[in-house]
Amino acid sequence: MNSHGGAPSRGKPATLRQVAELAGVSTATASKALNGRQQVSATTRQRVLDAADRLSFTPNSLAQAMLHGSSGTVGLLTHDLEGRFSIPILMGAEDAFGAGQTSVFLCDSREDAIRERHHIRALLGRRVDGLIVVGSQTNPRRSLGHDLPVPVVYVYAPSSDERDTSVIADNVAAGRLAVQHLVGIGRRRIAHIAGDPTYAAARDREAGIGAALADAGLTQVGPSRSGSWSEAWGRTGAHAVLEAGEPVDAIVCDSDQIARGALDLLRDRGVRVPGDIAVISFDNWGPFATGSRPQLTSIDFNFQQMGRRAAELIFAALAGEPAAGTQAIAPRLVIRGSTTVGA
Amino acid sequence: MNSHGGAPSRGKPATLRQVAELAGVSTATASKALNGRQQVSATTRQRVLDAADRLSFTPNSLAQAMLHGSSGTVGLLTHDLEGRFSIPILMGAEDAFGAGQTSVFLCDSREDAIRERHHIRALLGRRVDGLIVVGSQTNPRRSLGHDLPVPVVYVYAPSSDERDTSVIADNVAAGRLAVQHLVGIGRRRIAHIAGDPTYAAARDREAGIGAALADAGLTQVGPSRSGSWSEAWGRTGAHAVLEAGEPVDAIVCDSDQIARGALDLLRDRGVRVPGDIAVISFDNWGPFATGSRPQLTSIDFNFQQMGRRAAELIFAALAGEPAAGTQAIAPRLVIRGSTTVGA
DNA sequence: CTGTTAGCGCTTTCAG
DNA sequence: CTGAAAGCGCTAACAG
Repeated sequence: MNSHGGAPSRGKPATLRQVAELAGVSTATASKALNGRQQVSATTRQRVLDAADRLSFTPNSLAQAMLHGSSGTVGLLTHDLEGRFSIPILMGAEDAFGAGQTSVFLCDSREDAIRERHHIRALLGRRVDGLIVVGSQTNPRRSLGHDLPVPVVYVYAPSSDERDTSVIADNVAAGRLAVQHLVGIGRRRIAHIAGDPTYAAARDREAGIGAALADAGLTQVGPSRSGSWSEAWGRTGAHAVLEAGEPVDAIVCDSDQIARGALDLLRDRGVRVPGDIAVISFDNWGPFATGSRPQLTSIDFNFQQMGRRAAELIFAALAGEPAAGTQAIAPRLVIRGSTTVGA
Repeated sequence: MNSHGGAPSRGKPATLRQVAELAGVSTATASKALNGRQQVSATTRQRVLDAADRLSFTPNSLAQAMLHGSSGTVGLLTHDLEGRFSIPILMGAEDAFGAGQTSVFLCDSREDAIRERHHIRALLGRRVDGLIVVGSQTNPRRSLGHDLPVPVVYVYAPSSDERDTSVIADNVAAGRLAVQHLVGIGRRRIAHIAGDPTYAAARDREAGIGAALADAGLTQVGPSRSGSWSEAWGRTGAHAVLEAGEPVDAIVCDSDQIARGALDLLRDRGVRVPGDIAVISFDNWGPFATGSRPQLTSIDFNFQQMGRRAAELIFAALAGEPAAGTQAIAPRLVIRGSTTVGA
């Protein structure tokens, strides 16, 4: 359509042979010249480089992969791109790989086992060097099995099979961290609005909260109130906490969204945050955590780091150092206005 | 590490030759059998299929690609995976491709031109059949040029070069749609809290709003108030609208986040929504739009459809039917409680 | 119906 | 220092 100059706008890209011909050498020499091998004279090398440049030569990685035996490619299998978990994880992985020579194939299986199989076949056909499987829940997921020809790392949702390699968020530590912060700023009467109790995340956070309270010699105010992960539940839960009548000076919410709902209700009731009640939550989901008034102190699970770690584990396995078992990534406290006036 | 049975846990995957040997035929016959060619006897075919199965044979797409000349692969270049725009677009594209035999390479250039070049080189090296470039702003972006050997489609952020192919959101239509809905439910005194005025999105929406108001014989209440895309600005903007003193019965907010802020302030002031003032916004960002009280009526830009369209355009270009120019995808009204009591 | 041959683009011995 | 030849895994002619 719009051909001009030396660079071909369409049509097949230049091949090494064409470069070699233009430079007046053999393909072998051209290859050496382009790959920085020492067995080429300076002038020849320059001639080859010029030719390559003139033809906008880009080596065909497919051909290289066939020889070398590995494609420099990794498959990323996710279940919900919508989710705020998958994306940072994906970024971390892409980052860790992208620095090197590895490219990432993205596949979304939409929670569908059939589609998942289909994608895995396609990825193996493309001879990916490894597979990263990202779940959207913390609940363990079915293993892909051990007969795959490439290393597999499960992220966020661990594999239910201990022999697999998994990277997860440390929800217990997160629960502890939240309570420790509240205790650190002098709160003693701490309530908990939990998420959906069918999620391991909710149960683990509860365990962490309980442990940290015990460490501090405190007792939780009221039971952990379970619901869903929504703002609406945050309102309902906060309402229940206030209605219970027991004095409270802090609330741990299982997600930023729940905290938003709680904040909402507390303001309606004229409760000051953090003056009367401090609020802390989990996820540190940017727009939610920073859009509220006051902004939310939140526990960040370092998803991006989880993605990076997954990439590293793939590399390690490729290098012959597999690391079976589950690794937990430490969470991080991000302090904002819902727990401290200064911040 | 954990080898057993017939399927190799590691080591090179089985090749066609191995399958052929196991089945006692030539590679050519094996190839025909596996690819459903008619020139093979039923018994032979079955023998080959069995052998392939026993070796968990997966054809090497790289080799196939080298022959066929195309890799069945597309590059997706994005600038912000965080963004709520890129993800649905990406899903739409992955969907449209995934149905067929195409896999998607994901690359995030982090707004960095160097990194972008690097990624493009890598993708071209892998012989992608096409490139989809997703921007995070509606503002036009620099073209990648016309000397690339594969078709390129720009999404969300169009190319500044008219000769390129772009798919964008129709912000003018969105502005109209918002006003038409408000007028349809009987509102006459409409104000506008705009986003960041350096964004084409904000300017286009304003144009659409103005046009629809004119069509209805109405005049906007007060100026379009420009700010940022945040909840904080939504509060400030709503405050300004109320302070201006002119009666208002509806506010168009340039994003769901702005609308959340506005809702927040209106409630503080005892203004009922939608009773006293209806609120409508753009983006229809799930958790934000449905988490508020009342839920937000919002204009959805059909990002997923944009992604699909981009994929289709790549296919079309590959089939020799390029479509230069910019295509706008029609937005869609999603009605919720912030404009109607019934919904 | 089946097998032989050639070759996709590249790298790597191994001679010259 | 350079080139000829072999081969990665697969498919598409062509013979047989």
